[in-house]
Amino acid sequence: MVGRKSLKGDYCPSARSLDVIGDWWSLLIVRDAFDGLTRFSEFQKSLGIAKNILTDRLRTLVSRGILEAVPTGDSGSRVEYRLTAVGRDLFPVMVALRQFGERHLFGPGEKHSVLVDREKGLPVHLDIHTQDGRTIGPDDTMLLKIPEGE
Amino acid sequence: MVGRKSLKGDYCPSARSLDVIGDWWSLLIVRDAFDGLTRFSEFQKSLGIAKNILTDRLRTLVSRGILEAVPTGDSGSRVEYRLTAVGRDLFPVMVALRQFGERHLFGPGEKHSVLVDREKGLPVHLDIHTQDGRTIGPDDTMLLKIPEGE
DNA sequence: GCGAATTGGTTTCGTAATACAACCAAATAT
DNA sequence: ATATTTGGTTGTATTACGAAACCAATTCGC
Repeated sequence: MVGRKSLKGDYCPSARSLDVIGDWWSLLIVRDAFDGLTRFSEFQKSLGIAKNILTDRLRTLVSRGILEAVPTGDSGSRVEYRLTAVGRDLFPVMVALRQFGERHLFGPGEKHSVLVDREKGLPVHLDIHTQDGRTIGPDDTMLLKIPEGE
Repeated sequence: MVGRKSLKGDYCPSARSLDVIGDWWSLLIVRDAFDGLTRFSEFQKSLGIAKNILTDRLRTLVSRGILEAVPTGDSGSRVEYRLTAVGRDLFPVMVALRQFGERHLFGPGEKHSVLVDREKGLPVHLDIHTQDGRTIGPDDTMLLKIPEGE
């Protein structure tokens, strides 16, 4: 292996995103971060991830600007891992994954957690629409590629 | 290694989704499928993926119900890989990834492809909102967990 | 203040996942 | 009929990952 292929130079924004958060653990860590976890041990306990791998992923996510390592108050030597503004912009990705899972990956009677509006307690919705408000699906869209020679 | 951890039993829908499409190549294949690619060689050329890995991923995606292998007309022995209805439900995930990439992973002057409304040619939007139409962000939501003992 | 436990890792080692290249049979093109 | 493309399979090498042991610094219990 010459190393996992990098998509940094791809013209497709989805590909670049996958380059940043497309590995097995990163998005799960981000999910837990959205869920309020901040400490090394919390992530480790929640995910059951090997500690060396967690160390690596946290560092990578920090270096990519998704998380930041904030020195924690008591003595300053321990850190809390918090989502940056950039990291919080992954929210739609998390919601989209959740929505897909809810629809297709649970049995009829099977329970799952639900993301709700904090104010009213009602489930949150996601949709894709045009600028004039029409909700659209994959068949209603097309990809405008960047001309090759540029 | 005892094998990569499975999230099938996780109560969190996002985790289950990652279990299905969370590996390095699967979502890229799905992206290409949304982009209209159907043949083994097309995926292979587009992604630069090793052929044995592609074989494995296509099979897995078919077994998971994301793609279907449709015998192609000419002789029936070759197949085309097409998104199923379930696979097409990954559209919001792709759009969310795209949106994140566009915002954070491109330099100021750097060009990227754009997903547009086929009818009007205008960029599509994604947002997350409550049932009564208010657009909300991560801080406005909470996770309703399933009670442990059930 | 002292010992014990917790936190946040690092190191070592074995295994699984992945890449790369060579090969191949069937289908298709010329 | 021959050449090329398609859609793989089968090695082999390398890398990523998981498990467990270990460790220094902090925090907790008393």
